[in-house]
Amino acid sequence: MDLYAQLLRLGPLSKATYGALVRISEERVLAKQAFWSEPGAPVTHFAIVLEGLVRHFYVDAKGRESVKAFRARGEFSAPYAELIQRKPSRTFIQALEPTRLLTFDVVKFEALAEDSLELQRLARRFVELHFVAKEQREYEFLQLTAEQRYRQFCAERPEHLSHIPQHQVASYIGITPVALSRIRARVSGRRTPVG
Amino acid sequence: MDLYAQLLRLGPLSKATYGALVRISEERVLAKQAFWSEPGAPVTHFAIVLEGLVRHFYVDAKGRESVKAFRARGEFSAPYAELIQRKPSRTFIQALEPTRLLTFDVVKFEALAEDSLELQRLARRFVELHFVAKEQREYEFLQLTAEQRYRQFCAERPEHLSHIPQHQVASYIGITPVALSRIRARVSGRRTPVG
DNA sequence: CCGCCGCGTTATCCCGGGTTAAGAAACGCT
DNA sequence: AGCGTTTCTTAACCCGGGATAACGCGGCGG
Repeated sequence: MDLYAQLLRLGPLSKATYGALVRISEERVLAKQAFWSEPGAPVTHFAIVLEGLVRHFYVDAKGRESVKAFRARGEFSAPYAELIQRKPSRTFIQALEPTRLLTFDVVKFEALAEDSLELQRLARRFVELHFVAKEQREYEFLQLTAEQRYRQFCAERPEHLSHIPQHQVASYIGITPVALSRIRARVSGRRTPVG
Repeated sequence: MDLYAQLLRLGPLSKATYGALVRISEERVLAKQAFWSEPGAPVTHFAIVLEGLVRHFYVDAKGRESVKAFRARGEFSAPYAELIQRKPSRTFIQALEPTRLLTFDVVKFEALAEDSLELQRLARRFVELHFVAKEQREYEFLQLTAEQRYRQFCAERPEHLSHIPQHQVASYIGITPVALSRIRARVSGRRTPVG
């Protein structure tokens, strides 16, 4: 996982600034099932997944989970909306596999970025892409059926299908495990359907 | 509508830079029902609503509309995701009332912002808040019923209720006009319910 | 003044998905 | 290996909301 190359795709970044970033980073290891964010906790760090897989989810008053995202190697992991709002976390982040994170202290990062044109540009580009992803998700909820959302998920993240329990996939696409099971039965029953 | 004060809420902004922004802006008037973005068109401008009301929506292959947002005085209006991706618009933006926009040429804005720390910071903060709003919407689709989403809409944007045709509200919360009508009948039938 | 059209409501019918429950298969732990 | 737990499936039942259609109302243009 070449972090430098990855950041460069967002915009120009000098080796010096990159070095400063690396210096404020810390590796953190999560056992399978371990949490690194829980509701109520202040958001002090964000992270890049170096290895493994995490899920981001809410739990409502009645104890129902809603999975917001799965994040694997090279992807961003944090209670991002809360970080932006400087509010305590409202989301759980849990490792689905043994995971290594590269974490960054938010305060240190902002101190670095404060007067850095290239880091502000990078950070801006970074949120922009996350905004686009959220809008894509809005689109899927507005215009696709549960079955279409499932097929989309399978198409886009095939590598996850084998690592994520099905009820969590169901939660991600906004239905119950039972409903997903029915959809799967339906889909596999149809031999090479039109879609 | 004090644009300067509004921008200041996002972060520091010198009068000089603000002046430069104003110089690249252009007012644009939309008649009721007029469009200022349509699918296929390149995204050359973004805008702030000075007066009036617009709606942002997609239309799918079968001609079904999905309303993404309503934007009134002081709010941002543009096919933002497409602008970020530098792709042609996929969304319609239509005036629901006679509307005045303050438009900004994207290329001119980026030229101004390119080397401006304060504009990069502002732009970053700006997307961040839009990201938070999208995540809120994701939350509503994941965890609220249609009725709860309707009540939420009523609570948050009461001023819009009288100006927006009901079928567009229905589309915004992700249901059909008929379903919204039923929900309204249900809701008004219950005298001061639990809440 | 009349006819049209867009909008909201209501009714009917149907389907997708929620809920609950029970059973089967896979996994982990001791 | 034995046991419990988690995961997935299937079935029965219910309900919210989609599709369609009929009706009423209000606005608007002729």
